[in-house]
Amino acid sequence: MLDATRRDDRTGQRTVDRTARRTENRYGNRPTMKDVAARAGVGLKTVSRVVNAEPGVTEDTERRVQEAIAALGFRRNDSARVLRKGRTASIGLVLEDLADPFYGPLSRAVEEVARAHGALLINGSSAEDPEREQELVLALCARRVDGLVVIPAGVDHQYLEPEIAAGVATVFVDRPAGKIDADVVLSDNFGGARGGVAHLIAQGHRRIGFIGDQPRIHTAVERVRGYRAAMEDAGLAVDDRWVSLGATEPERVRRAAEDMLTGPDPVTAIFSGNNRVTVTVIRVLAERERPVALVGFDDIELGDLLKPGVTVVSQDAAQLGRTAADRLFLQLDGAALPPERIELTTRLIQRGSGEIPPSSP
Amino acid sequence: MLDATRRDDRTGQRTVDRTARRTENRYGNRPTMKDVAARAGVGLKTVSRVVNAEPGVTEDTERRVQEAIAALGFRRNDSARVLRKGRTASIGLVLEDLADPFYGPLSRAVEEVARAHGALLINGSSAEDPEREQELVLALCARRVDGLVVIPAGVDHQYLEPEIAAGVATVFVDRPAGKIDADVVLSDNFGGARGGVAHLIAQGHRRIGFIGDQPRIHTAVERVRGYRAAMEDAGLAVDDRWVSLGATEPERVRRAAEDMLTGPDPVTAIFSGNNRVTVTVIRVLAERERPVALVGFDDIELGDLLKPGVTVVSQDAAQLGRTAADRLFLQLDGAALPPERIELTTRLIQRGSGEIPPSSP
DNA sequence: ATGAAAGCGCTAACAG
DNA sequence: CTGTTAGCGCTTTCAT
Repeated sequence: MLDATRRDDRTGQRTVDRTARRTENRYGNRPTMKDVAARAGVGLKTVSRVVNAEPGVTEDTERRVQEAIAALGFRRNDSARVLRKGRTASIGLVLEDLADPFYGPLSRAVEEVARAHGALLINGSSAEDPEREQELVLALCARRVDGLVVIPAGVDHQYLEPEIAAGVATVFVDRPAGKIDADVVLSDNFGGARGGVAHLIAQGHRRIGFIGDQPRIHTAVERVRGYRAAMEDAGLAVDDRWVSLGATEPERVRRAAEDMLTGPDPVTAIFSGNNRVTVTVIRVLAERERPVALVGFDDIELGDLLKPGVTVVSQDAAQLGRTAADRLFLQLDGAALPPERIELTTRLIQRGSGEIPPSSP
Repeated sequence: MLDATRRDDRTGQRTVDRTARRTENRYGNRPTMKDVAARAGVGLKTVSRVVNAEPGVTEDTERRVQEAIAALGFRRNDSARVLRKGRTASIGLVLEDLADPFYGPLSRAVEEVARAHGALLINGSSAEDPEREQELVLALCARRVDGLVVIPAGVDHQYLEPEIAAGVATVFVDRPAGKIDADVVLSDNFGGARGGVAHLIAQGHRRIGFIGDQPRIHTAVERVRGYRAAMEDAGLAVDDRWVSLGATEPERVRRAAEDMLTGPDPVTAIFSGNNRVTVTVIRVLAERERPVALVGFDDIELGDLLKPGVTVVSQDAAQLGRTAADRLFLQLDGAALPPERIELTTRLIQRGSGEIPPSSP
């Protein structure tokens, strides 16, 4: 790498212009503070003072140093700085998949908080794989991020204990951590689902289906629990064929929906457990003649423009991220807070699909 | 920070259990290779060998070192490693806004390529602010990322010249760089827009509006150019009132759409310049009685389920990211490639809204 | 106001 | 197979 540049340096020995001469080192031949100091005719520490805007440098010296910096194209090496200072001014965010419209806004919100605290955000996708989650988290710890926001894929986070003990601030979001005591910021998944299902019951539905994510995911479990609670509150029995938990792949969701919509005692309404599921269920229902009611967990874009509009239990992804990040920096700012569980409320948004009355089979 | 832990260390002097004793240092008191070496009764370099899975260590020694590592909760400090090795095994991605559904998949695609190369991805949002873009890029350079994928917000990237000369691999995506010669991966914005507008013309439309992003954004300019080319190809004049470039805020887009839909010579079709614009235009059209045709640049989720379905010129965000990242690692793997411009084709997807015939005013 | 020396934790280069 | 030494580029400490 960079051979071309090096060759230039060697051939045209006096090309002090674009590729100013300098000692050979790694990083593709970058000037260091030492180089700047030599060029400006000052001590190393003086350069450091200028670069970090520390006091105690005459205007004249400062100017000479700045000139040398510009001429050489110097840029401070933060790796060295971090090694000395012990703080990286960066935090990590491990989530499931940045391509999911739920996580984009969450990540952006965390980034904004980090930015306000002068920190950079490094985020990684676990792809819902516990091993990959751990791998990512530990890689971030090796880079000595100051703090960590984690949307857990796995259920056991004991591997984080030494890191937390060593001072890595940690907050879990969206799902609680497993086997470890730590801050966690959640939506009220149970209450939200319960309310959504109760809404369907209030419309007169008695046979209601639930299609959700895999049962090893906390939110899926909480939401199905909310569904069962609402049914029980209303004195309604739940047929096993009405409940389906599993991967959110369109094929599986489609099959699950079609199964509960046919045969004896078909459901007249469906509660879908997250945005991915909702999208597929909408497609299935659009193909059918008899109207079926639908309430989905998570809002979806353009949900208001479909016919009928999609009634949803909405959670605020950005607020989730913001709250977690705020909490993280509270920890980083030295507050010795006992681990806390923060729960954000959800909101039922009626748009039509959830207000469809039951139709006789 | 970490006072609690420290106090534990000092009080219970022999708590060799969870918080094993060790020398005081920064990073919230983390053990170093030296500590591990001392505990295992071996030399520092042997620990390094074990940690990096280098050959030349007996099974027995390795076991002892591993035990010490586990007992102390040692984790290699990558800052020090980077300082020594000169490579950070990380790349940076600067984009506009991670919360935009266009950039999520792009970022995820870059991440996957990085991961395949053993690198971590750090991404930052410029919020379409040139200053913030530069700030972010330079922060990433200070952290010595090996490479940079940039979706430019600004139009002048000369500030990157010293960095690139110093060996930071760089690829621009979605928009070309300004005043600097570098790799760039683009969609065929001109051709895509031209094709989309030609499609509307083929349906019989003669008065077609264009609503796009701000004219300082390259893609916006290219797409409006494509629009004008298609109109000219068909020998159609373009009324100034039919073309609107500006912020993608719903309010502005709504006003623009309503303006060109009313008054004398109202448009019978609209070409919307990106996903944000499309969403708002859909809302405006949904409120109107007379059907108006619509083709949008960028695909949008659930666009097929709306009535009518939304006809779009689709570009593949993930493919854009993948191509750019591949190119970046090609550079990093030492290929001395001359800067190239790679253009990806777009695809017209007919779903109904673009096939609406013109209606008489 | 300025600088020299020490050292952060690690790896490269060389001994043994 | 194993250990010792030097030094990556910076900040800290302490002289001057």
